[in-house]
Amino acid sequence: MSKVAKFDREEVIQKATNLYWGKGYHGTSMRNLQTAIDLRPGSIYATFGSKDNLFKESIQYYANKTGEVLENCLAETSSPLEGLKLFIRKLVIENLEGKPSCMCMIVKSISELTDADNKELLDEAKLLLANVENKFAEIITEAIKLGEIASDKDAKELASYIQVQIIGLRTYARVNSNVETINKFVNEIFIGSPFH
Amino acid sequence: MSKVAKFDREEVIQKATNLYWGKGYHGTSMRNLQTAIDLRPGSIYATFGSKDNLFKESIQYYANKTGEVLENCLAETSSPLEGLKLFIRKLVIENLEGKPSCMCMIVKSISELTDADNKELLDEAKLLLANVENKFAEIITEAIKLGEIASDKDAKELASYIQVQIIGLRTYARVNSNVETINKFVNEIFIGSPFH
DNA sequence: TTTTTAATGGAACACTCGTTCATTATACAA
DNA sequence: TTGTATAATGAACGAGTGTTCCATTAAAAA
Repeated sequence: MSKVAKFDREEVIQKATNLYWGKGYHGTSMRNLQTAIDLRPGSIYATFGSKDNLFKESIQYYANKTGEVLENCLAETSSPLEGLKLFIRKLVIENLEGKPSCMCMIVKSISELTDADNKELLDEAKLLLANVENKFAEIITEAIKLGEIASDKDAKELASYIQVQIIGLRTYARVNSNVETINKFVNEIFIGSPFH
Repeated sequence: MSKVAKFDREEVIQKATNLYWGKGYHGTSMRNLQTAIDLRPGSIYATFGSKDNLFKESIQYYANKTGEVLENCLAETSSPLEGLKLFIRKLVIENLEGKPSCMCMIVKSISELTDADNKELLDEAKLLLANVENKFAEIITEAIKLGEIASDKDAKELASYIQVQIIGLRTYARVNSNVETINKFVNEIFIGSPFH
């Protein structure tokens, strides 16, 4: 038999994800990636096929990792609502610094990509964001069952409301990353508007 | 004397703005622009200097036009609050289709550009967004004076809250452009959360 | 130890990028 | 009508793009 790849596939995807997340799809060149992940074109193309496919795997990796964070938050408390609140706090506050961007990579991609030029990648990003929203809806449905949220509320509507708030806050954080302001808005998500 | 420029400068900037707005800074090439505005490189560079400067003039043009829309909304009613509501409805609902993007060009730019690669353009975009927020704060201050909003509210905080909502909604609209959903969220901006 | 097979390195490709510049066209002043 | 100043043209430049190719390398199987 033959030689086996000496690099760690996940580690490579992780580094690619960090680059794409920070610089965007168009802002990241294959040479940027080659340097960041320390692989020559031959290896990258043998493993991932194309810039587009590497981006696709990266954004999927990002979505998986974010999903894991959400699962961990839910596991930390027995309350779905508290788990969800914890998740939002983690996303919005803890991502303010240190990460490639305080914005969500999926949202950045949906903002940057177009149907005309990158339909497949855009559709993938939209799908991943819809998955998150569905997960939110499940959690909220559970919270309604447990009486944590009034039973006349619509889980799907609240889920999309949460999405709007997270998207808005994480994007706004790029301009004003004042922790007190952001924290205040996070707290108000659940005590304001459609929840009461 | 000499030959005089035969193209309309504003018309050219308008076309450039539409292209940049839709495809983003990195997604728009000078060749794209040359075709869209029907000018050869020589003329473009003689008039605007560089891709970066044309982008800068474009985003400023976009901000000016948006400012005019806001002024018109305020002029339509004697109530600052109603004027502001009208503006948000216009931005979020009427931009759902037909425009280069349902998203705000300034927000798209802040999302796409980085300090490392395009600091000057990013700073310009941040400044323009801050200007909008200041204008919101002025309007809300006026609304408080007129008793349209409770006098214990902080105008600056409400202004940034409005920003978060508009950013969130216009971005979310790229994934779910259902008019009823969006419209519901727009209405809830003022009846929910920090306003009550 | 030899054979086999795939991973690796990195030069090179065709193309596109932002930009420049010598040339040509045009409108006005003299 | 001619001279002059400036706008418009478009070929061309060097650098950078995503990608291909293949000789070389290395490790597992025979």
